Formats: sequence, structure tokens, C-alpha cells
Amino acid sequence: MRIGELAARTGASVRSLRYYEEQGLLTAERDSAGRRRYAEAAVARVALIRRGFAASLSSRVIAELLPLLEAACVPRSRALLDAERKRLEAEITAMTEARVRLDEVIAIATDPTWRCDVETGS
Amino acid sequence: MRIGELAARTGASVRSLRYYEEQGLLTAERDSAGRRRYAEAAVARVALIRRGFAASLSSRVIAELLPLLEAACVPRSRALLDAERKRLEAEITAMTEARVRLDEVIAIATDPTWRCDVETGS
DNA sequence: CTAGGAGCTGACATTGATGTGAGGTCCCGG
DNA sequence: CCGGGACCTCACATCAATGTCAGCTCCTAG
Repeated sequence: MRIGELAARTGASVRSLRYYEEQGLLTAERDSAGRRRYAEAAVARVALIRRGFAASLSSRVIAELLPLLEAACVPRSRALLDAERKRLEAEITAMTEARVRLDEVIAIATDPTWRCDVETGS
Repeated sequence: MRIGELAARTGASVRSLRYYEEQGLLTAERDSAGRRRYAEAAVARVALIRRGFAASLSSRVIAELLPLLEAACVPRSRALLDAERKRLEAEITAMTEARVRLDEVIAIATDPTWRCDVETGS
């Protein structure tokens, strides 16, 4: 199939599909006019790629992961994904921490005893 | 005081202080040589700015917020901060959702029945 | 034959705080 | 007077997926 059809069938934009290829996540044959031709398998592959993106994986990580999945190399897939999960966890922790800080700012801002005391510090 | 001292006393880098000024968060007098001169109050102001950044506020939002705090305009500060809290909450939710997706990917990757079935879909 | 639709490449924009480096001014101590 | 340190401005790099535009080729239906 051509890129437009693949886009329609996967929900990815044409631009995104070209980007996936650029990042080495997806390959395509070319017809005589230089247009990309995809095998049926591309539909599932794009679905998997998008699943990765939805899981906050970067294209770089997905590029590492896909071959491991194809090789069914569980230990290495596992190691990679565990590391990513740790990163994500850290990000969530950071944002949760930021929320605490934000609540502090809200407390300061709404404190009736607080009067333009920018000069005197927190 | 000059920018180096302010940086030392606040923990912000010289670069960051110039950036805060560029974003309208901090003002400075200039001496005859064009160098920035800060009043004592700048120390507390920078602390407040950094508190905002630690709370995941953007420079744009901090720029909106500071005048409101100075004016002790609680309702508007409150509205702004509540909106930011909602945004942050949404981000946390999104990341938490991504974690669920990641766990799905981990399940797929470690599923012993999964064998290079990229072609057959998820 | 022709208009238009689909594809192609290449490239810039987005978002944002900070690092970094170049190239220049200025001031002070030795 | 000179070296060096502190400061200045300007500007590019970072990270990443996607949108969007320009300018082009190619195929096909009418």
C-alpha cells in the first residue's frame, strides 16, 4: 500500500510515517516513481511504534526496542523497558514534587498576612 | 550589588539572571559602564522567581503572577495559580497514563507466547 | 491533453530554560 | 602599563515529534 493508505489505516499522519522512517523505525520499498510502498505488516508495525510513543518512549528508544522485540530477546527488552519505566517514574515524581511547590506558592499568594513582602523574602 | 554577587547569593546562574530580566521578571539599574546593579530586594525577588520555576510555572506565567502578588490581588493570583495547578494535574495524569501504556508494552515484551508477531498486530 | 490529487525532498517553526562561546568593554591591582 | 577577571551583547545548541510550506514529479480520470 502507499503512504496515504497506511496513514488512513493507522491514524498516523503522512508526516509522522516519513518521520518514523527517518528515525529507522519503519522501512519501505520504493516503486519506479520513488513512492513508498508498504507491506501489510507495516500496519502492525506502525501500531507498535505508536504504542511506544503512547508509553512515552522516544524514537531513539523505540528504535532500540523494535529489533529486540523481533528477536524475542526478553532480557534485553526488559532491561531497556525497566530503565524507561524508572525514568518515567522519576518524571512523575518530579511533577508531583512541583505540585507541592505550587501549593506552597498558592498558600503564599492567598495568605491574608502576606502584603507585598517580596522584599522581605518568603 | 552586581550580577555575580546576586547569582552567588541566590544560587541562580548569571545566565539565568539575565534571562529573567529578558523575560521581564527582574529589573536592574545600570551603572555608567552599563553593568547591572541590583537592590537588596532583588535577592528576595529572585527567590520568588525560582520558587515559581520549581512549581513548574513558565516564565510567562511568573511574569503575570509577580505583579498580582505585589498588588496583593488574591482573587486573580488565585485564578492564575488554580489554572496552572489544573494544567500540572493534567500533565501528571498524562504521564501516569503513559505509565499504564508502558506497562502494557512491558507485558507484551515479556509475554512468553509473544514471538516476533509484529505482523499479526497487538 | 490537462487539471488535480498524491507523493517526494528539504527545511523551518514550535516550546523554553539554560549552557556555552565569541568578541568586546571596563576596572583594578601589581 | 598590563593582565586578568567581571561584565556586556549576540547568538547558537539542546530535546522531539509534528505541522506546514515550497517547489517538484508523476499518474490518472475526464
